[in-house]
Amino acid sequence: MRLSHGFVPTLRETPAEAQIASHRLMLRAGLVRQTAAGIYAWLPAGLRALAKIEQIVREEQDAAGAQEVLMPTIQPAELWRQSGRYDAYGPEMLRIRDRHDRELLYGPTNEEMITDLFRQGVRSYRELPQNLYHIQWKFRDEVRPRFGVMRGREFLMKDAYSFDIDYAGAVVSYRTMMLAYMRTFQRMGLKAIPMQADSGPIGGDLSHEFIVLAPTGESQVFYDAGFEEIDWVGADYRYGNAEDLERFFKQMTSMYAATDEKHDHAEFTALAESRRRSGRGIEVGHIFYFGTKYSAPMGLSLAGPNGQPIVPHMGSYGIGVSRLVGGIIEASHDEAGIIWPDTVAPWKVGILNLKPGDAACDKMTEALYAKLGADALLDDRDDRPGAKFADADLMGHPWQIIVGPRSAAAGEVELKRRATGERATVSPDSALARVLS
RNA sequence: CGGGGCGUGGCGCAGCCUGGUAGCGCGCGUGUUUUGGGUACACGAGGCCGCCGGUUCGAGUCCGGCCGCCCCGACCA
Repeated sequence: MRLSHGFVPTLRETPAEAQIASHRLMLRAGLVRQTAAGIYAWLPAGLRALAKIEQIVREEQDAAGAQEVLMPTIQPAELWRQSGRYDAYGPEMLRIRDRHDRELLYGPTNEEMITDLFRQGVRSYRELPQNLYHIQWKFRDEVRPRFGVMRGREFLMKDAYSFDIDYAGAVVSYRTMMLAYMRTFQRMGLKAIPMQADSGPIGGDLSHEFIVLAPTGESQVFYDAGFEEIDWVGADYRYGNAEDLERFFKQMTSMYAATDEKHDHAEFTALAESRRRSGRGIEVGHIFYFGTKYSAPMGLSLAGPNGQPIVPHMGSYGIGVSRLVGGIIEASHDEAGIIWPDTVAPWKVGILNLKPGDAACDKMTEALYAKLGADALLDDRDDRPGAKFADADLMGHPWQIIVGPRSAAAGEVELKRRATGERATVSPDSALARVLS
C-alpha cells in the first residue's frame, strides 16, 4: 500500500476514551475505529493484522486435523430451546425477531448449532472422531464493554468442537487441541501458559485457560520457566499419536502454573528459584471437555459398535481472534508505538521515502516497493521526515527501510529493526535480503 | 446492574458557576520556508455547542426529560 493514498488515519493525540495501551495504540495507529460501545470497524491496517492472526489459527487447526466450516451469525431460538439454554443464557444474548415474528438470536457461541449439524450428517461411530471449527463473529451483549477490542461486544472467535465415541477419545481430542494452541500462540510471538480452569461438574481436569504474558495483563500469574523455553512448534509431538499426546500433556501439566487466585505459594517455592517466573497475563483461549451436555438433550446419537446407540462426548475449544490483536499489542509495544511480531504485522516492512520528488529517493523506494510487494507499506507522503519516523514507529512495522537524499545519492539505505532499535546503513539489496530472510 | 464522570470543528480541550450569538492547541487546505525524529510564518476552510422540550427579549451557559460514551466495582473469550 502507498500511504499517500491509504486509509490509515493515524492520530497524534490519544482519544479520551482509550485507557489501556493496546486500545490507545489501535486507535492512534489507525487499526480500528469505534462504531458503538464494544463494536469496532476494522480499517486496512487492523484488518491485515487480524487476517494474519486468523490465518495462523486456521493453519494450526488444520494441521491438528480439525475441519473448517462456517456457521451463520444468526441462529434460530428453537435450537437453544432444545439445549435449555435459551432461557438460561440471560441478557448477554442479543435476541431479535424477523418480519414473521420468528425468534432469532445473534450467536454468542455455537454448541447447539454444531450439535444440530452433526446429528444431521453423521450416523455411525465409525465416522468418529471428528473436530469441526469455524472462525466467525460473535456477539455478547456485555454489560460493560471496555479495553477496546479486548473486551468488545462483537468479536471474532475461532471455536472448535470435537466429537468422540467416549471419554478416552475425548481426552485425545483435548490434548490435540492443547498442543495446537501452544504452537498457534508461539507462532504469533506470544508466550502462552495453560492454566487449569474451573470447569463445572463435568470437565474434571479437562478445562484450561490460555494466558498470554503481557506486562499490562489483567491478572497476575505464576509459572515455571519451562513455558518460556520450550519450542512447541519444533517439538516432536505428533498429532494422531496417543503416546506423544500423553507425553506432551504430562510435560505441560507437570509444570507449575497458576493465577493469583489459585496460587499455591508453598508449591511454587518448591521450584528452584531460577525456574520461578511471575508476570501478568491476558486470557486469549479456553478449552474444555463437556461430555454429553449438548449431545444428550439434543438427541445426537450414533450407531455404536454393538448396534446400540452411543452419545458422543464433546469438547469445545475457543480462541479470541480479535482479542489477540489487542493482546499482542499489550505484549509488544513501547512509548513510541506498536512493535509487531513479524508473523502478524499488517506490513512486514515500512519503506520511508524521506523526500518524495527527489529522483534518487523515488527511484530507490519504488524499486524496493516493487520487490517487496503487498507486505510493504510505502510512505510516499509529501510530509516531514519526522512525521514519517513517528508514524512508522507508531504503526510498528518490524522493519523500516529508510531512504533519504543523502543515502540515496550514495546508493545506500538505512535498515531499522523496530524491536531493538538497531540501525544499519546497507545496500538496498542486502536490506531486501535481511528483510526477506 | 450499583457508584462516578463526560458529550463544544477530525483529535485533545477551554467557555457553563455569574445567559448577550463560540475560542485555544494539534490536524486539514494554499503559499513561502525548512529538509534525517511531528520546522517556522502568513492566509484560509471547517461547529444547527448530543437530542427534545421548558424558562427568558435572548440559552453552549439555567430547568426537565431522553440518548450516547467513558471510568471503578460485580460479570465475562
